[in-house]
Amino acid sequence: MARQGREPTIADVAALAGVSPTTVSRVLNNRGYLSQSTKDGVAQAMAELHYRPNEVARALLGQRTRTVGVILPTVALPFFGEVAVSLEHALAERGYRTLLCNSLGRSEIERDYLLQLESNRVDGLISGAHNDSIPEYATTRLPVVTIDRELADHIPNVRADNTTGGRMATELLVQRGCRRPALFTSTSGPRNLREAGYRAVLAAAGIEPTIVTVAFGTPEPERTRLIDAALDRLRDQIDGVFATDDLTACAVVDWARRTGRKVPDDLRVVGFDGTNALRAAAPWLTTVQQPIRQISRAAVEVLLERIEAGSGDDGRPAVAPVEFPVTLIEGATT
Amino acid sequence: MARQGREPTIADVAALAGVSPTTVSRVLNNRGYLSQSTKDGVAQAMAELHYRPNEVARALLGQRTRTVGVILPTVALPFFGEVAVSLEHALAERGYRTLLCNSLGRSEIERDYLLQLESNRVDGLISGAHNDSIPEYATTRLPVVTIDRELADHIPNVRADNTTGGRMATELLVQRGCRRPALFTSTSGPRNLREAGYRAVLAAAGIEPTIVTVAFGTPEPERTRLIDAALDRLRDQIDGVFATDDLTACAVVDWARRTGRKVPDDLRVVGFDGTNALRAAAPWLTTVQQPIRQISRAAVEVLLERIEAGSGDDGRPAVAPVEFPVTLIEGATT
DNA sequence: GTGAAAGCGCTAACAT
DNA sequence: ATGTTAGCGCTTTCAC
Repeated sequence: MARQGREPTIADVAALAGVSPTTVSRVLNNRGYLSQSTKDGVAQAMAELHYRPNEVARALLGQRTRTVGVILPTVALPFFGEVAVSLEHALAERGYRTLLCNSLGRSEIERDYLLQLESNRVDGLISGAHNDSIPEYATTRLPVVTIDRELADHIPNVRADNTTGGRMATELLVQRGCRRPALFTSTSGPRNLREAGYRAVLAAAGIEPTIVTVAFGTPEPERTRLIDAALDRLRDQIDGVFATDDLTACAVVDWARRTGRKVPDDLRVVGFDGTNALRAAAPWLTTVQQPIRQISRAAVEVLLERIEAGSGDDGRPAVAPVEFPVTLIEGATT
Repeated sequence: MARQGREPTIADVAALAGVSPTTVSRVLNNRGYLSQSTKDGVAQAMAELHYRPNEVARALLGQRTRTVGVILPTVALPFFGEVAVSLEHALAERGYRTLLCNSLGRSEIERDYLLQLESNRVDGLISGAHNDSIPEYATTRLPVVTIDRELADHIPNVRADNTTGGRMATELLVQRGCRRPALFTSTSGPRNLREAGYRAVLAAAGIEPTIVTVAFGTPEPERTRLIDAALDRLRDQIDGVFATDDLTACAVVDWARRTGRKVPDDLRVVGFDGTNALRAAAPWLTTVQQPIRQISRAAVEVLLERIEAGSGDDGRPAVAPVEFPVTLIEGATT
């Protein structure tokens, strides 16, 4: 009746098989010379006890947890949901577990998660958070890779070719006859490369930009309200919209529907992201599709390379961002 | 120059503060009697070294990891994405971390994840996987709670009131004049409670059911093709569709658009789930909204209760499912 | 009020 | 081909 509930340890297996714990460990890791009979006996004892090696003990000894922290704004948004799935699979394939953190685009939350992940001794960190950076990233000893976010010169960043994406979307609108295409985005500024693409095309065409921002993470009834208000205000001054995410593009199309405008005749709309969920929900939407799978796999590759290299202080040299090409998918809104 | 790269341990802090490791541990856990000067000195040493307690060591000693495994088909689908976020937050609030596993609705993958989670000594498991059950759930010593999935009598299940949801959707279609509403779902059978609601309403109205199934996890081009084919085949025999998820409902609406049918006049459509993402992408869709937040919080409550009770073998008594009410959101498709 | 010693489950080094 | 010993970082007795 002893050790009720307790998980069996290597010692229990050893006792049952009549060998030493070391031998069991050897069987487990397939290391050194073992006689077939020993292997069999140990394997049988393991099966009998339903033994599962304790990864916590292994992690303590080995100084690595084979666990990676993933910080994203929220996997409730299809884009980040797909990123999370791709990351998790790429990591699992390489034997790593995924600790998921949803920061909701709030710096304080991200900070707490970062500290916790350090305490949990994750081997590395992939961050796709969408808020201002936090100072802790400068001092962390963890290997970090970001997705679509420049954190610091020495932190690798993997992303879609946003500039070209912004260009393609805007060019399409202009080609289709738009004389005043507006940009709807979350944060406007020099670091917004989709905006840079938009501005470049408009500058070449001699058109004034019209930019509307709706802060990332604005809760839902409010978010639609802001989009509607901007459209009501600009209704006679714009004839097209490039939205830097598909959800916003859909909100624009719905505003047109509710106010009796025809898309694309009265208003042309292009979105961004092209997730499977949105392709299914709104197959009619013209959008710029990000290669999420490629981005995620590359992020994992780069991170594991750094982890397995020991992430040694290489003087923290600057690294260039890795960009992957986007795809324009033309639907019925242009 | 020693211990370059190594994380500082409690011993390093102790040495710097000129006390014993035990004392540092006491400060850390705020246990026993400490003089204020000792506390301050230790706190300062910790800050100086940027010390973070090693949760791996704590877990090994304490026999609990404060980590919960979450198995879902894929957080790329908005419903499961929202579930994941709600679960993760509810868990974080109670001091638990979330190990995310996306099973893609495949039993073998789910099995592998379950074994891994056992090895990682998670304290419990929340499963919302959407495939046949696997035998390992019968033998696991882990506390388990499921979301929208009956695994076994003794495993608690939390879910939306699917039967009523199915009823509400079908009743609405009938009220609006549908004489032959079809059901589009992933797995038909007695365990599909949304289908049960649909059948109950049709039986009362003396209408024959029309059921189309598209297997969960069918990859995208194929999925749309199957839906289109079914609709082409049934086009003259049905005048409404209740789809048990919003993405399928959108595919139905898009088929109508492409084939020149008017929704709702020629075809009425009701979906299911009502996630924020789909409310944003398709605000015009009539749907039955699941209370995801409530479901997730309840699942976490039930799980932590079991974890903190020690999950002792209480003879594994049967537990009734916990159900939360759904909300009908009428849009422009009915 | 503080410290020394033992041990959580595992594996690497060093025997034999 | 297998066993013994020590220790990963922490907390928990038990001393003083």
